[in-house]
Formats: sequence, structure tokens, C-alpha cells
Amino acid sequence: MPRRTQTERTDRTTAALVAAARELFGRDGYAATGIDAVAAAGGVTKGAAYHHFQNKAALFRAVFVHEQRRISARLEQAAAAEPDSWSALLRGCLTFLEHCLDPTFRQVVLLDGPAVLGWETVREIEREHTLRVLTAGIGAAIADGRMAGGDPLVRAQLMFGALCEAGMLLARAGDPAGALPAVAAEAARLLGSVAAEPPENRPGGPPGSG
Amino acid sequence: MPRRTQTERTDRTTAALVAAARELFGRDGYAATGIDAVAAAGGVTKGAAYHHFQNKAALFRAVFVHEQRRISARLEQAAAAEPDSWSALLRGCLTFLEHCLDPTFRQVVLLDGPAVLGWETVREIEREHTLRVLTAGIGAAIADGRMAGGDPLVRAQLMFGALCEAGMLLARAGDPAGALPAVAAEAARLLGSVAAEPPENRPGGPPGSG
DNA sequence: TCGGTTACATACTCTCGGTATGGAAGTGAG
DNA sequence: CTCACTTCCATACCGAGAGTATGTAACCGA
Repeated sequence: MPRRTQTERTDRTTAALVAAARELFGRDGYAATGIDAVAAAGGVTKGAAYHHFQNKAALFRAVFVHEQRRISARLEQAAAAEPDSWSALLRGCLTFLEHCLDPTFRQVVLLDGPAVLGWETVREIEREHTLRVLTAGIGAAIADGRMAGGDPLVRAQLMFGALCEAGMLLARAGDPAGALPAVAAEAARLLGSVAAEPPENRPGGPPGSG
Repeated sequence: MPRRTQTERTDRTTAALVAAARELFGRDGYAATGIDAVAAAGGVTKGAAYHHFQNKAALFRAVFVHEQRRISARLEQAAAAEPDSWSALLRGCLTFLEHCLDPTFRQVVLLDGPAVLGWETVREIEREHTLRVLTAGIGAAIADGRMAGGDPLVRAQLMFGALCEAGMLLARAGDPAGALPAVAAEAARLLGSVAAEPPENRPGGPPGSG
């Protein structure tokens, strides 16, 4: 065992714990997963877990934030590859739906998150990640005149709720990959309805108008 | 103690348990509420609770179904008072948002429900209550040509997700009653975007076009 | 009235979140 | 290097609460 610095020890242990927690929380759910099991999967014991995390919910919160970082990074990357604000928005929604095919994401973020952390905390975290990206996209679309005016954050939040439902719906479908276009089309319709009117033939303009 | 029939005993006890569970689950959340506390609040003991319900989740499920019946009945009543399918739909959405001001409803149905019962079970129950009413409303609007064609159930589910978010958003606002119109307007925009196009000046037609 | 079933209370077990304590690993000053 | 000090982590323990076993009282059907 080579000599390790304290921060290295802490980083390794917490990383192992979060990784193990992500695995178990994501597979079995928060309630059905014990701290002992997480610690064992991470190669340590309960003592280590409670040294680095105040309680079970705090460990879960770390996993939740981890998931938020993953999805928001993926969304930003997908949106950045698009030529204009509107297609970036559509692309982001599609990417979100695809991401919902990950069972761990669904269990941790969509199912357990609100119940364990509370709605307030969940949205506070999401406002710095997923919701931030979505709000920026909607704000850009509004600024470009591609979408009707309004509060971007409120609109993002409603859209986010619809997307979460769509993602769950998709994931439970018999053939998720096959069902994606249909569900995505319905989601795009929702976006299209708040598109700027009149729906002229703007280049790259909102769909659903023809 | 007058002589009671068995079904009467059962009905009274289960009703008392469900009422107490609704109170405590709604106030403190599922995880923070013990079976003993529920039983005591219902005037019985744990033995009675486990005699009538297989486990804690089954008791919660009864509360969840109870809430579903309440909201769906209220929605149907509100929609029935409207003259046409489109205004009935709008009225229903507004009524749903108002209903979200009830903390018990939010805690049981929106926060704990999915985590405790699982998404599958929750949506299965809702398909027979809230989602059924919403789907019928959307189906009627489509049939009346007030809304673009599509799968009513899928559209209802997305709309439902957006409404749940809107309801939480509303409830956490400083002045919920005051914020209701703004949030409701944004929700109506979402509906308006899937409205039938072209948006001619149909009598009682969809808003958001002016 | 009486055997059998249902409704409920009491007493118990056992899992699991959280704490207390002891020791090993790292740190910083002299 | 060394030695007091802090940080990291393991082991042993505690208490709360979900679920069970068992006993008893209330109902039911004959």
C-alpha cells in the first residue's frame, strides 16, 4: 500500500461510495438499499460512509448531483452541435428523452429524488444543471423570436415536467427505441405550441405548422 | 358499545386508518410516518392495521387511490359545467392547479407516490382516475376539431407532467393565489400549441393566438 | 348455544439507520 | 526523525420501526 495523501484517500473513498451508491440506489431504489450494502460494494464499511456523509440522504444527494452533472453536460454538448437556437432546443429535448432510457437516471432523478430530498431541494439542484440548460435554450429561442415571450424559467419547468413524463412513458414502452419518434413528436408539438406566431416559414422555424 | 356487523367493523376501522394515514402521510411524508402512529391516530393498534393491509405500502396505496378519486371527481365536476370541449379542458387544467394547493395532495400524489408505489403502479391507478378524465377531455377536443390529431393518452400524460410541475411551482410561490393566473397562462400556452391549426377565429377556439 | 371465523391487541423479532469508541494512517512543527 | 495532533476508517453498540406470532374478544351460521 503506497503512501497516500489525505485528500487522495478521501477522494478515492467518496468516489467509490458514490459509485457504489449510484449502482445500488439506481437498481434497487433508495428505500431498499442499505448503507452497509453500499459501503461493502464500495470496499469500505459503514464507518467510512458516515465519516464522509452526514446521513443516507446526503449520500443520495451526492448521487443525485452526479446524475445532474451527467445529463446537463450531455444536453449542452448536444445543443452546441446545432446551428440555431430552435433546433438546439429540439435536439436537447430529444437527447433528454434518450437519456431517460437509463434505468439509473430514472430511478434516482425521476422517482426517488423528490421523495428523498424534497421538491424544493431537487429543483434547487436542477436549476443549476438540467433546468439551467433548458432555461437557457428557451431564453435563446425567445430572444431569437422563435418562441413567444414569457418567463423562460417557468416555461422550462413546465416543459421539463412534460419531458420527464415522456421519458418514463418511453422507457416503459415495449420497444423504447421504436417508440421514441412518436413520443418525441408529441413533445415537439408542445414546444411548437409556444412557438412564436404567426408561424411563418422561418428558416429552421418551429415544426407542427405544416 | 352497540352490536356491529363484521363489515361495519371493517369499514369503520379501515376508514379510520385511511383517514389517519392520509393526515400523517400528507403532513410528514411516507418515510417519516410510522404504522404505530397511524394506528394510534385512527384509534386502533398496529395489529388492526396489519390485519386489513398487507404492509405499509398497501396502506399508502389506499390513501393514494382516495386522493385520486377526490381529484378526478372534482375535475369531472368542473369540466361538466363548461359549454364546450375546449373550455372544459382549460377549466380542468385550472382546477388541477388549484387542487395542487392542497399540501396533502402534493405530498402523497406528487412526491411520495412514484417512489413508494413505483411509476408503473402510479400511472396504472391514474389511468383510471385523473388521467382518464384528462384523456377524455383531450379526446373530445380532438374529436371536435379544436385540437390537432394524435394519441390522446400520450398527450394527456405529457400535459399531466407539465401540470404537476406547474402545481408544485405554484404551491411554492410566495403568493400562490396571486401566481395562479401567470402559471395557468403558461400552461394554457402549452395546450394552445397543440391546438388545431390553422388558428382561425373559431367560436370558443383555443387561446394564445392573440 | 356453540363451533368456527373474523377482527383486533399485545408481545416479540429483526433489519437498518445512526452513534460511540478505538485504532491506523497521514500531517506539521521542532 | 519524532512526537503531538488531526483525519480517516473499522468495530461494537443503540434505538426506532416494520413486520410476525399468538392470544382473545367480537361476530356469524347452524
